[in-house]
Amino acid sequence: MAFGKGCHLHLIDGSAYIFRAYHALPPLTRKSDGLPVGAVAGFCNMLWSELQKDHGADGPTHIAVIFDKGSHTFRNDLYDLYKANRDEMPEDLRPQMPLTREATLAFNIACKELEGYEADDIIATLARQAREAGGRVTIISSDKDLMQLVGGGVEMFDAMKNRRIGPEEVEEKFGVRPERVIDVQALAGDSVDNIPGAPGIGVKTAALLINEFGDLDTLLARAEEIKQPKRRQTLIEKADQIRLSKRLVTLDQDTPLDFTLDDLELRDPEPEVLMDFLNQMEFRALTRRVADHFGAAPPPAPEIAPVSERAPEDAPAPEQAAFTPGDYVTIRDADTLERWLDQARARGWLAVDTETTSLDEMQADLVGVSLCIEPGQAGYLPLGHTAGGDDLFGGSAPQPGQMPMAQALALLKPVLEDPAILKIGQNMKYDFKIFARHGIRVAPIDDTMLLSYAMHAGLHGHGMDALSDRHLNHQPIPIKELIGSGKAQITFDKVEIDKATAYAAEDADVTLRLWQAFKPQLHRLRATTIYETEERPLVPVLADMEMAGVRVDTSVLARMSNAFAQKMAGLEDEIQQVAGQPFNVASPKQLGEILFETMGAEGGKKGKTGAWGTGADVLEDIAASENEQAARLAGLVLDWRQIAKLKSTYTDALQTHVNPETGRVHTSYSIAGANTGRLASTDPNLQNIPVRSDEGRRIREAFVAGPGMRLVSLDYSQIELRILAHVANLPEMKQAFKDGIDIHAMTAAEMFGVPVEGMDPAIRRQAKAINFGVIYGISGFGLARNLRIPRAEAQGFIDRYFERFPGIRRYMDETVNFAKEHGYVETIFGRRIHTPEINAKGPGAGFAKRAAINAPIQGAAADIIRRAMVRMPDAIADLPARMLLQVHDELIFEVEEGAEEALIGAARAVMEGAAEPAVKLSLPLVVDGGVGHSWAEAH
DNA sequence: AACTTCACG
DNA sequence: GACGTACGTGAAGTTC
Repeated sequence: MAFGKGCHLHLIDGSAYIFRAYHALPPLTRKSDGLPVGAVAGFCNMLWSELQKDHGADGPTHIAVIFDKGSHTFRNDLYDLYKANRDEMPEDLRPQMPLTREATLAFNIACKELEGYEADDIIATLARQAREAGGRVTIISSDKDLMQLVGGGVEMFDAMKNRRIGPEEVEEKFGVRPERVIDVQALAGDSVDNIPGAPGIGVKTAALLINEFGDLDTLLARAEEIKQPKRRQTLIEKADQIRLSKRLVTLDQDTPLDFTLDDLELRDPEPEVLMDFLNQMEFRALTRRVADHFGAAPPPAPEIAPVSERAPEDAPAPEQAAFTPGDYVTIRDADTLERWLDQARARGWLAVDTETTSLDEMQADLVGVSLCIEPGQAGYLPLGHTAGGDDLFGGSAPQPGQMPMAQALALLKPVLEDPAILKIGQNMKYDFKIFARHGIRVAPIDDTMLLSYAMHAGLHGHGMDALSDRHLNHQPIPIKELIGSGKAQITFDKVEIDKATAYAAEDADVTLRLWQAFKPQLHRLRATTIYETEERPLVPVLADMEMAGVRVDTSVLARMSNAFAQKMAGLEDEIQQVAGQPFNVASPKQLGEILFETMGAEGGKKGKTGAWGTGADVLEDIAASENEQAARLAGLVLDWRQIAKLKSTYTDALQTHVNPETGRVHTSYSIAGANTGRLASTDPNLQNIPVRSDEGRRIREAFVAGPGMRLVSLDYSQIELRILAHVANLPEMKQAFKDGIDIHAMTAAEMFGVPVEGMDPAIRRQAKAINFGVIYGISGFGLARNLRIPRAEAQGFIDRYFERFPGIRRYMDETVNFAKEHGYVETIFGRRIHTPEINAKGPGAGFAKRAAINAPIQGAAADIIRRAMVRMPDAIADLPARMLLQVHDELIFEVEEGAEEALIGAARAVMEGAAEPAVKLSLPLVVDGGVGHSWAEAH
């Protein structure tokens, strides 16, 4: 078919994709000979899913993958420093480049490159030709250098983010229409490609100038009219450099191609050729998928040496059988269930999953259990399915063909508690709690979510759907298909058993397959220790804490809510009066308009959505400003906001979270939520109960001990700074911690040469801000904003700090370099946190850098408290006490009156010694404690 | 569902 | 030498 109107050309930016795949994926080698093939694997997976994608009527009629060729292009002739600061290609990526060409051809897709031109130029030329022929173009890439091509039937698609990039998205990024993108790039330059641009001018300023003057030529011609003297001078003096930059960023739409659009027509792959190539690469899962697709038998796998002769890195990927929902069975009687359980006994493992009526494990009723022992062989045991229609009494009849719950649980119990049978689940804490409420303590367990977290924290989420899609290339039935969503959502017990079987059995099947894929990878990614000491054993510990819950006195909360409501009403009246009009005080949009437009407050800034920012820091500035009316309004709104927050998020909401059966609040901790190893608390979040303000702190008075009990709070003192002193080897700081000296005062003394005794509190406060700033990957800007001092002064503090504590600099540099080289950072306990954005260009790199600096410190603190929590139940087993809550560096216990000191002694010992024996810290960990009837007293 | 704001360590 | 800037979370309310 000749390319013309109605045709749709897909152009894949091959080189860019390979780099991203290389950095995003863990290193993978071919089993038989160790050839690095990770980027090739990512590339093939991408091509295959691209070809499988259902575009409807909008699919490609023509397709090509475009590569860079050689490193010398016409741009180097224009400017010899072009891309001069590019790093060498990584050692293990180099041999993969030719393989990706081979891969493209194996998929029967045109593969094009041209000496002396970049892939971008070829793409530009083809896009122009296609456009002129009346066709449409999708460029599969997220490279901003290609954005100049967007428009007139050409758009881009970011395959990683699954996001289409049209003229609006381009304008969002560059601030100008696609036609003017090159003008902005010419001015802003590009540090990654080493394009000089105009010094001191970034994208924002460039867009401003271009929008004002129309285009670059006009701007340069009329540069004298620019008001800002510095900018004007730059544009006049650097005009040549800017023109050169424009030539460098402008893509060549007339590259001499030795082929035409017609040659790029979409063709089906030749099954044998493709499978042969994939098989040679030893991509077994993908080979199998492709074979399934063509209904062909996969070629025999190449010979692989037996396990004993292989290096541990070369563990084989598990054999991947197709998903066959038809094979799932519904378990309706005791004999069938027994046969499944016998299989589990024979195997020594069993994947389990529970289906219930709610996401809240404390309220959920068990509806069914799914089991899986072999990939593809899964069963569903329905126990609590009811017929759709409710009867007069609100109950409903059970659906037929279900075993009695008690009988089924009696059969399951010995297997679920059998120490010789491993129970495998995804997010097992959930199922553990469901079974625990039926008198079954599931053990031992393995958890695919936690396996993924231990190996791949920072790379992606660890929910089952994401893992299945990533590792099995399989999309499980969405729960919404069964229970709907929104108001019409039904509970799982109302789902028809046949449908429930297809869904639930699949979940167990997916879990088992994930487990088989993950388990052998665990040790080669050096994640076994973390998984075995900090993730797996934490499941029952957290489950018990969550089930214990914490007593909350709702009458205290209700009183506070009432008082807050009155105060808010009064403030609202006053606010409307000052504003001179009624408006919604809770609307930042309306408030911003009144403050900055009606009242003319100064110093307002609009966010990316065009709304005025009205955060607390902005309002505080206005409240202290000369504009009396605005100052008064801002002050009132600050007061109102504080109370509104306390009321809606805490005093109101907490009351609704009290469980009617237990009279207590049961939070849920996510173990794999935070990348650094921290826990997160949800429904409700009990890790952000107010404490910093006096008014807020009173909410903690509502968290109380049961009758005859006390609350005990134990928290690590300055744990992150201690870890920093240890890992960055800061002798002065270590000594101060050993001597028990006030660390912030010591810092101030070191930096400003004043004695610790009689320290000015203001100076100490500044030193404290710097100490915290360091942990966050300090910057002059950030510190200046935090302390509200000029930026130069803040930078001076930082310079002096680095001078006094040279280990800090070293730590920061080494950590960032490590992240760049490996794609992850590590805590002293071996927890790996991936930093996929660390080598990205643009502002993301700054974020990634600071995150990389912070992660080993925050992560090590998280490791330490996890280790303490895992040991705690045994350490306090003989005491009438239990652990209730964790707040990052604090543990809260409930203990019988009289046993407080015994508990504090035992728990403190566990916490202070939690790093050992894995790590011997070069300074002590110190734990402070408190006791009281309420959390307010204990803290 | 995205954005803004604000509570915690 | 310029980018844009403190790290990690979850929840509530408004707006689209």
